[in-house]
Amino acid sequence: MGRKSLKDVRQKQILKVFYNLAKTEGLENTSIAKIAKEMGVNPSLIIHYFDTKEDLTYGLIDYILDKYGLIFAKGKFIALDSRDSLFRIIDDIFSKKWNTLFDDSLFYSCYALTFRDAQCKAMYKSLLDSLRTTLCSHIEQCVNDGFSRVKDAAEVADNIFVLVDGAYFYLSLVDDKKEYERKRQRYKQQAMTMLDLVLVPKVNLGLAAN
Amino acid sequence: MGRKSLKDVRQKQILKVFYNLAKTEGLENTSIAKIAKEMGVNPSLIIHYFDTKEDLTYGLIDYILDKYGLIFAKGKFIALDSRDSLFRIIDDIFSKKWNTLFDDSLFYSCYALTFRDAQCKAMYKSLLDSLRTTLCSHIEQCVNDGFSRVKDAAEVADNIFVLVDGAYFYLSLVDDKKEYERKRQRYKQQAMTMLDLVLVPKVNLGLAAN
Amino acid sequence: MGRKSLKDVRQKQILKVFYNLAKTEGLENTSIAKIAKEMGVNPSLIIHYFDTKEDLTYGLIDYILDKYGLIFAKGKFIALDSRDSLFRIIDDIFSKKWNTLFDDSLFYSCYALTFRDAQCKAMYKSLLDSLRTTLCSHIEQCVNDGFSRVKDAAEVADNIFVLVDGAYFYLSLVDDKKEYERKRQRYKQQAMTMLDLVLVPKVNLGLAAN
Amino acid sequence: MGRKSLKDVRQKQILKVFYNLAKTEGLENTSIAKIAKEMGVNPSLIIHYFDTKEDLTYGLIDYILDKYGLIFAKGKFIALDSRDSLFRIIDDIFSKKWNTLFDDSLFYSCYALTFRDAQCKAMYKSLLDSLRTTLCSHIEQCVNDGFSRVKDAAEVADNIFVLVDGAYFYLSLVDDKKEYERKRQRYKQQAMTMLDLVLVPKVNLGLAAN
DNA sequence: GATGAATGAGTATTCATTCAT
DNA sequence: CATGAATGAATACTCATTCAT
Repeated sequence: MGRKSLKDVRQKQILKVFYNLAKTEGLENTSIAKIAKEMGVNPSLIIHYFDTKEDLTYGLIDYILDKYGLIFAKGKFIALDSRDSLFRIIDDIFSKKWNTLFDDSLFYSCYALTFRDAQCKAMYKSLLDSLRTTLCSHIEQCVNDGFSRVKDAAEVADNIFVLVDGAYFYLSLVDDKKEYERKRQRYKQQAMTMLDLVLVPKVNLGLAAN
Repeated sequence: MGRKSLKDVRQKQILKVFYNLAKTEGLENTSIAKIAKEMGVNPSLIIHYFDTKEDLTYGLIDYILDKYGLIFAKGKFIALDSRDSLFRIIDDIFSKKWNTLFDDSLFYSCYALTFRDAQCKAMYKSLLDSLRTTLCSHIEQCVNDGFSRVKDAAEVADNIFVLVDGAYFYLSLVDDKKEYERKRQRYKQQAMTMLDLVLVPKVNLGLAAN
Repeated sequence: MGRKSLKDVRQKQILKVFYNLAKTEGLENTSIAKIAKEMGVNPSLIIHYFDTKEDLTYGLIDYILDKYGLIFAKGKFIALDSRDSLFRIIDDIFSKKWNTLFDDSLFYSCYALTFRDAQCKAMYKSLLDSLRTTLCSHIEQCVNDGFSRVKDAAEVADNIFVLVDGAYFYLSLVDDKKEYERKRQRYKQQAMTMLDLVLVPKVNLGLAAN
Repeated sequence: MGRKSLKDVRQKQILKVFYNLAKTEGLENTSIAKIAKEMGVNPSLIIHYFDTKEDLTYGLIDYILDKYGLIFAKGKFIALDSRDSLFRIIDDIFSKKWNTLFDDSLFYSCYALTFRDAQCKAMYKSLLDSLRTTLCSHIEQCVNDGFSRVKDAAEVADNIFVLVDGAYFYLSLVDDKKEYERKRQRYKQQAMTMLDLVLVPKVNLGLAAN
């Protein structure tokens, strides 16, 4: 009874536009009116779907963190053994793809919000923790399968993400492409070292090579 | 160099108020009007000293980065040998003091600006590079003095700051005090390990103990 | 005469919620959306039952004036002789009950509308006239029964309501409870005097005593 | 130092426009934007002079109550003896002039606010009390001069204003000019009666005749 | 009978800024 | 040096209302 709800669909549409605008113009410069204009729609419609600007922002954070979490997307590791999965993960994390898939600018803008917004903080913490635990279980699997000699998988996972976060924090400032590339490779190599992998002669997929 | 003009004094006053307001209310919520009100002064006066809001923001970034750079403040290491200086640095970097001295919230808010503002980016890059090179020369001194076996001082300095940045990025989200403390200590320990110090029996000042 | 349609029931529900909201938040601050929210219902539904906001407001005025008119509610005077009826009326008019039964705030808010809305004005005029004529006939009955020596009943009725309206207009502003009570009693006494009652020894119900 | 303040002048200008708009369109329908448009000025300028809409409304109430209080304007009674002054007052109160000088519609609209706004209530109470006490002292003067036999001047003053308020409350609803006029005269006559004046043969100014 | 989509005009208020004094 | 006048565009959000389902 009543009209069919478009809520889910519309909300995603709105968030997508919000995301794209904020990516280019900055989070703070992206107003409800601008989103509406971009959509060719009335501003009140956006309020209709997200009661307040705050809600809209939470929606965006969800949207961003979802993207961020895609490194461990299901189905990615089908048909890969535990070692190749780990290769793949390290590969993805340090690839340019990941860096363009989601937007660093927005990621840090929202991150800055965590200092004043408990809910936002919780969302970020939750994601970062989840990334660590997922990586941890991948490492543990490798240890079980005899591919890695790591003793404290949790600690290594944590260290790797500290490395990743610290690395990108600095890399984002590097304009020189060669310097960027050199550093990226170095950080990636450090991550590999941390995994303390056993060299078993095996045809690998070459994933960790680039 | 003569006495400071009123302009310099006033500008610093304004930046200080700007900084304090932005710290508690957020960078985006801190307007010229609010700063003026807090100072009991007319908004036009602020524009009088900083032609535009943009200039004011650059001023703030300077102000923030200056604070950030205080880890290597001159005079800090007088009467310390190279090893104790290094201890002191690691100590300071991983101390709570540093974390309260300057404000993480603002630091990241401005960092987010770097993605859209080249000048801002350059300022950040310059600071981060300077931190690395300064640490690097401290390490080199230690190597020269036989306190450290580090081979590539520059790389180690870089690694340490990657660790620091990555560590605080995550720690800022940790509310649990014990967890925070445990992690902080671990990251600090890792930094120490990276320095590959030679154990020379010597009365140290206990600085690195806490 | 047959069962009430859902329309009537729904309309009354809506008006009741409207009334209650407007009582606490003010007539101007009470929107269709707020009423709907309070009812847990869709705003369109309210427009479905009252075509426009204007109609809804007329409905509210009806609702309010109905309450106001309850002083002369049928059945109230059953088993009372004409004098006791009059006592009862004066009693009720100057009682706190009446003042809490319906809401002065809303009454005046809507009254203010009368200056720009002819229909609204007509509704108020009609009520106030009806109150006067009803009181008038009660007085006439008293005169006929020898309880009152009033000559021009209509004029006295008018005077009494002028007194009532003027009295409450001022009393509404009085916060001090004692002052309020004292004045209320005095105004009531004046109304009694206006009725020029004949003192016939008779057991009265004490209604006019408080 | 600084620019000459126009605050007082501008505020009055704004209030005048506010008053005139509200008179014709209703208090609730008069927005800051409309006032600004009418003045050919930017809405923010109005906020510049009155920080909030609330302040603006308080300003309006002041403006209205000031007008209302003009019945006892200084200088009005120069060269009049106490009895003629009293005549003059009664005359003015019940004249059409007074009723057109200030606007009943707005007066009641703001009065309705008193129920939800303590400050507004206080302002109204203060005015009404002041009217009563001023009339009271006029009456006392008459008593001292032998023109009136009134015993409790304060009570009479109160009664007269209750009569005035109640009268106009009802008269505002009366469209028929003749009925209006007849009632007005009657109420005025009642007020005169309340003053219990001594008939001293004296050339009066004929003020109380119309 | 009721919901939800959508609109368009409206609200008060804030913003950075310019200019006159 | 500093104030205050004034602007114009922008902000998030609310409003009553229409229409499709």
